Amino acid sequence: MNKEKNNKPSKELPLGFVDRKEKELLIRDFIISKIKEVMIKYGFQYLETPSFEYSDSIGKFLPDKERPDEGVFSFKDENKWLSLRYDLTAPLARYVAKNYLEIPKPFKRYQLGTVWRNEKPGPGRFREFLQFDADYVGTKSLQADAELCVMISEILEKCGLSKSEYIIKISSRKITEELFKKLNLKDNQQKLTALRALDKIDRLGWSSVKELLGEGRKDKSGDFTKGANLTSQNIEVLERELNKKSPETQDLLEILKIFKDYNFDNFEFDPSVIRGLEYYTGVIFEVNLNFEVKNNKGQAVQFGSIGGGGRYDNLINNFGNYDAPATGISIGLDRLVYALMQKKEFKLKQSKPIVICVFDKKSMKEYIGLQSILRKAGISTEIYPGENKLKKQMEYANKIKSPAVILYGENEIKSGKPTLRELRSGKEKAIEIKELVNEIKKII
RNA sequence: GCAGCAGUAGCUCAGUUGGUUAGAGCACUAGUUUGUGGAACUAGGGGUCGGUGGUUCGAAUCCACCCUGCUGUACCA
Repeated sequence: MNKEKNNKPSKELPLGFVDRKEKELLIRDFIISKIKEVMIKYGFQYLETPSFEYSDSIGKFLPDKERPDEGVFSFKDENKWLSLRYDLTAPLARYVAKNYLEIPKPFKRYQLGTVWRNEKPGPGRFREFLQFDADYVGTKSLQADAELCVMISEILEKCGLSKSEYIIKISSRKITEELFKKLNLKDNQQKLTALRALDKIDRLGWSSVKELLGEGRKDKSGDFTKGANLTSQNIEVLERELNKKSPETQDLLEILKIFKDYNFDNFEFDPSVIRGLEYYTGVIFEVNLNFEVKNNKGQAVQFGSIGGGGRYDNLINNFGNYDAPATGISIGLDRLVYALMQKKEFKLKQSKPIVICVFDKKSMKEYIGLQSILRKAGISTEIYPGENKLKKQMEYANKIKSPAVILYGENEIKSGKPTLRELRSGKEKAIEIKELVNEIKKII
């Protein structure tokens, strides 16, 4: 505010962008370490692609408007549009097409990376976030799809979730595909609207979804959404068919069998799982958390899934004639962290530094001596940055949650025994330098 | 994008039917005789009351438009 008047730069962040603090980052690092561990065990290759791609390489539609399709951040560079990637699947497809002759087939890769979406943010949902993707390219075998599900649940459990706290929901695009054929729906737009409506069963329930399949629906705020305009008979058929409790399509029957061989049972067949993306062609899955997530005001909030994926046998073909059926999964890491932070107490070693107080600049040599002894022992240590009163130095140590300060003033230097003051209890005692490391290890 | 609600210090808010130099708590800074934090006490900094225009002798308070945030909804290739 008043930017022009006082001419100061804004300290506000752009909508949907956030500063991430240490606690969150440590949990994220922990999750990433688990992911890598599991990925190596499952034999996936690690890949990184750039943040920017040519807009036409990562979108199905070429940007022919003033700006490339809404939803991405783009700019024009020497007459070519560049976009920040909005997911990791599109860059993978581009990568496979570009390196088709060299890569092994099938090609298994995993990737961690920031993606950007120019959309409205929500709780735990930002415009810049970290995604984890694992994909199998070049095989139609449903064993690949099954393994992705098994693998993702292993990761979640390694992150501390129990079986009852998450579930993999599974379905297939073939179900709706066959249904639409049966109902003789031809209009692509109508089919798409219907799919999107069906995708909301979880959140809105059947009665609202039926409105969306028909003429439309008015939401709580009074806003009206146009529907797919299906006939009421067709809506009835959809509801009946999609309420079936057991799968009938070939692919699902097969993957269920594979799950059994894996001894994997933390999944649930749910024909209402649709997933918005158009490019899916077969089995689809979604990772859902079974506990309530709250926003920073403590209100429970619609959180949705933390990730999902499925089979996309035609996507890579967009780049040319490649025989590259594929299946993949992606997890929104920041969303997972957001949820996990509420659910779990993480005992993360934050190892805040021991602070060596500065009494007199002239004794800097002694301070540095102590500091290097401690650092050599692997103990996080710092000499108080500055020359303030002791009181200020103590306040500083307290603020950064240092476990202890070392007082090494005139008296201590004379006796050769620094005073170690533990900050939690306030206890302090004089300690021989050679005992210092051991004493400190007791309290951190 | 659409809809509902909201916008007063860094944070959480109070501010009576429009009336003089706009308040509190927390946080922050300095101090309480200077080698000691998390408690207490004292003092202090910080807001043109989201913006612009209007009504009025007078507006944080009323009106219009805009901006921003929250929630829902849509979109999310």
